[in-house]
Amino acid sequence: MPESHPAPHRFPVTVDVVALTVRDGELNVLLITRLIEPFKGKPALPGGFVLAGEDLQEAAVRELAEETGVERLPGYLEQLGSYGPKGRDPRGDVLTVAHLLLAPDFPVLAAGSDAEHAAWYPVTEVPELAFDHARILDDALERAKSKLEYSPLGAAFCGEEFTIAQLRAVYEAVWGTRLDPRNFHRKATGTPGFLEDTGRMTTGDAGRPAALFRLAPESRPTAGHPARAVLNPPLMRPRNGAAG
Amino acid sequence: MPESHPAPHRFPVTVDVVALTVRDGELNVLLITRLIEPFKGKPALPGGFVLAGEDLQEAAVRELAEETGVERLPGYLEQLGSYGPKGRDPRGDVLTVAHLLLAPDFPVLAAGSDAEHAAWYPVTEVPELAFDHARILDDALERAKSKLEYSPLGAAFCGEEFTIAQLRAVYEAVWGTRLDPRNFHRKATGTPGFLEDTGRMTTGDAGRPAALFRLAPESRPTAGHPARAVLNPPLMRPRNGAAG
DNA sequence: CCAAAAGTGTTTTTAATACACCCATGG
DNA sequence: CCATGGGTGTATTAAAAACACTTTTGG
Repeated sequence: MPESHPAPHRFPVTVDVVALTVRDGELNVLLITRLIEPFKGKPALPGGFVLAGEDLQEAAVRELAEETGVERLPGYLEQLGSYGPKGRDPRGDVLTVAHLLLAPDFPVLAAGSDAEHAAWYPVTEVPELAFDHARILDDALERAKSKLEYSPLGAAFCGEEFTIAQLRAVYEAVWGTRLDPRNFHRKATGTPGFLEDTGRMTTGDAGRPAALFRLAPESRPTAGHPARAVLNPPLMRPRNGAAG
Repeated sequence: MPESHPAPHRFPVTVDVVALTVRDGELNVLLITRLIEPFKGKPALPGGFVLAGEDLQEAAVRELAEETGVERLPGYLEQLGSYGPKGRDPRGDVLTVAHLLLAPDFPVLAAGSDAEHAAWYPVTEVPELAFDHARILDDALERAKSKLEYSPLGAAFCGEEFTIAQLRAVYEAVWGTRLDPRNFHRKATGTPGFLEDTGRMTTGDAGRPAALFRLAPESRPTAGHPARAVLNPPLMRPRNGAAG
């Protein structure tokens, strides 16, 4: 930190959120349609300016709540990285701090209230985005993929309680691969500190009922400690080619 | 990004750099001593305000150059994360974007020019730091450790050419463990896309001369693509306890 | 009774670890 | 010729991948 005797330059700062969920076996991202210039009418990541006195994460939660109509945000939120400030907003230099939300499928306000209209898009069918949001989304997807390997955060896509098959569907959707149900079952239930059996079972579905699990206490992210437990050995994602 | 009709609040933004190197088998961090308030006389991470028209990485490189007297920065620089803006600077809300530099041991300007006095400190002997820099340093160390597992960036601590033993010393210093020289040698040389034999050998040291390697082209970080290649399978760091 | 999905056991293959041993130099 | 570190080969152990099979529900 500096001595710079002249007053330092001050930047407008925004937060943007890449909210991901799994619906129908596909990874989806939450996008809004911009109601004003610049990029009016274009889809973009939800977000907005950080207010005086606000912290970054606070601002991210507030903006997401405003733009989806959801007050109590589900899932797991972490910082992704900062972009700019140079040349990413036609209005001038704006620094943005991107965030990543991994959440169970939650309903967004169908028609826009005062805010912009938000909706889920499969990540394979994302239209052209405003600002540098395409790049931010790319970075977020890569981050999400590696998060699943080394942390218990795959469960952030599920509700409180879930079956191993539901959890596996998350991994398959995020990684875009198929996983052997039997090996995945063993790996997930056999990793110490990952899952906890609720004792309860599903009912009503086709086939044999499945046991319901929840995240083990030591794997639940708590305020201050983003994602505490580490999956070791990792739940390896199948790699296609060689390194490089 | 927002519609907010009132003008958005503007924040001073700083960059801070956690510059790490390995000297005498120990991981070291570069610290400056503050010449002005706040925290005058206290050690801190090098950094300073982002100027109008500057990008984050540009600002980080400039500040580091100013405070160390080194114009052409060696090593690998990446963004670590953003902190604040609330309550981390007594002068008011300042957002800081922390960066991580992994570099070969380079000499810093001994006595302060106009700038603050910079010096290397073993990470095991870091004094109390200004601002929230202790937390930033902790995050940087954790990031550096995991970087070494999954990316070829261990070599960023070495010069252009290095021996396997030098590379191993880096891993041992960063991870704080001992590694079997023979298994490490096989793993490092056997990982496709990691190292490239220069054909040249060391000479003058005790013992048998060692082959000199450099990073393979596909593993060298390029502008825009921070760290391209992935080490797969990873160069595993020995874990002590179980997960959790 | 059949289909569908859950869950367990077993074999095969691969990679990590441990460690014996030889190689090439400086003193 | 011996100490020092570089480099290779090999046995042992652990884990990942592949897949046969049993269990428990709904129709």
